[in-house]
Amino acid sequence: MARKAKGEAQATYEALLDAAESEFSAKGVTRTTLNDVATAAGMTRGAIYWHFKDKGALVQAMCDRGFLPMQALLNEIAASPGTDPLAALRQMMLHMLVQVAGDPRQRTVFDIMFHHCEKNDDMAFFKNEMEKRKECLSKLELIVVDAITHGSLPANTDPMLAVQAINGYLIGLMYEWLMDPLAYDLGQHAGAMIDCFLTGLVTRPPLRTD
Amino acid sequence: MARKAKGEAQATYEALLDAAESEFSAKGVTRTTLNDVATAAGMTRGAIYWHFKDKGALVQAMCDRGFLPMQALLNEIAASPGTDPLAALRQMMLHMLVQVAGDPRQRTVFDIMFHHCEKNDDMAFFKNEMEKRKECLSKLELIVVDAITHGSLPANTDPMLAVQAINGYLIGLMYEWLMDPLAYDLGQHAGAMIDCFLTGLVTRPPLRTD
DNA sequence: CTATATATACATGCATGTATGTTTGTACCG
DNA sequence: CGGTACAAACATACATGCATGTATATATAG
Repeated sequence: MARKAKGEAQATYEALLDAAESEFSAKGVTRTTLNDVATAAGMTRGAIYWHFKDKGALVQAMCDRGFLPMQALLNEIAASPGTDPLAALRQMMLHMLVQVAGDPRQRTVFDIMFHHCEKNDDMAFFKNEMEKRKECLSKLELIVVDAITHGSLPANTDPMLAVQAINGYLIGLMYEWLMDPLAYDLGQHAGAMIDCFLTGLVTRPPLRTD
Repeated sequence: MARKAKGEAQATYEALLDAAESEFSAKGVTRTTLNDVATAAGMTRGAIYWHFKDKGALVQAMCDRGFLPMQALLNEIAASPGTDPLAALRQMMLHMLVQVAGDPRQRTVFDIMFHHCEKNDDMAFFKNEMEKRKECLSKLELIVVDAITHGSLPANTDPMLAVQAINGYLIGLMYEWLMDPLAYDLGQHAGAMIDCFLTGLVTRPPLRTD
C-alpha cells in the first residue's frame, strides 16, 4: 500500500511476470484469475492494474519478455556474415531446440503459448504475434535462398516450401516435447534430429519447385 | 419443448456438435458460452444439458467425432499386411496431411485443438487425449521397427527418436498450416514435403542410436 | 508536498448449473 | 383401435458465484 524505493517497482513488475508465467502454465490463461497472479506474486490486483492496462497487456508483456532471447538469436544469426548459410541454419535450429529444452523461462512461455492459451481474434495481441511470425519466416527464407545460391541446397528447391518444412519441424518438435517432456531428452538429441531433417533437405529429389 | 420423433433427437445431437465446432473455432472454447452453441444450433441450453453432462463432455464428444477418421486410418494402416513398411508409413503421413487440408471437419477440429483450446489438468478429458496420443506413437513405433528390420531404414536408427521426429514433423506442419492456411496449398505439396523428410530418415548418418 | 505504488471497496455482468415446466411421441392396455 | 400414462426432449426460470473494471483510500519516497 506504500510507495516502494527506487527500483522496487521494477522488481514488482518482474515478479508479476514471473507469477503470470507459473500461474498461466499451471491453470491456463483464461482459467487463471488476475487475483491468482497477484497472490502468487505476493501482491493484490491493484499492483497488476497499476503496471498493466488489463489481462491482455499482461500476457503480451510476459510473451515479449519470454520471446526476447529467441528474437535476439534469430536476428544475430540472420545478420551474421554468410560464409556457410547451411551451417548458420543448422546452428539456429539447434539453438532454438536447446533453448526451449534448457532455459526454464523459455520452456514455460512456449508451453503457455502452445498448450495453455487460446488464440482468438478478440485478443488483438495475437495480431502482433502473427506479424512477428511472418518476420521470422521471411528471415528464414532469406537464409534458405542464400543456401541455394551458395550451392548448399539443391537449385530446384522451393524456398517457400523449404521454410514451411523447417519451421513446421521445429514447431512440431517443441509442441510435442512440451506435451511430454519426460518422453526423451530434447536437448541431448536435438542435433541428431536436426541433422536427420537437413539431410533430407540437402539430398537430391526433395522439395522440387514443381 | 416437445418430444421429437424417432431419430430427431439424434439429429439435434449432431447439430449441437456441428454448432460447437463452428463456435469454438470462431471464439475459442472458453470464451464460447453454451448459449452461443445452443443458439447456433437453433436450440437453448436445455438441449445441451440434456445430451451432455457439461461443457467438458461436449468438447469431448466433438473431438471424438472429429478424430474418428484419423483413428480409423491409423488402425487400418497399422493392421495392413506389411509388405513395405516404409511405403505404409509414407501413405499414412500423406493421408493425415491430405485429410486435414481437405476435410473441413477434420480441419476445424484440429484447428480447435491446436489454437482454440487450453489443455488444463482440470479438464479431465485431456487425460483421455494423452492416452490416445501414446497409443498412436506406439503404433508408429511398430511401423518404424518393421521398416528397420525390413531394411528400409538404417539399422542404427533409434526407433523412439524416429517416431518423435515423424510425429513432430506432422504435428508441426498441421499446426502451422492451420495458423495461416492461405500461405500455401498443403494438400498439393504434402507429398513433396513428406518425401523430403523421409529422404533424411532413409539416408545414412541421421538418427543414430548413440 | 506531491506523484508514485500499491491495497481495498464496490458495482456490474455474465456463465454456469440446477430445478422445474411443457409438450408430445409411443407403448401398453383394454 | 382408441385412450391414457409415462417418459423423452427439450425450454424457461432462478440462484449462485466469480472475474472484471473502476473508484477510492493510503502511505511513503523524493
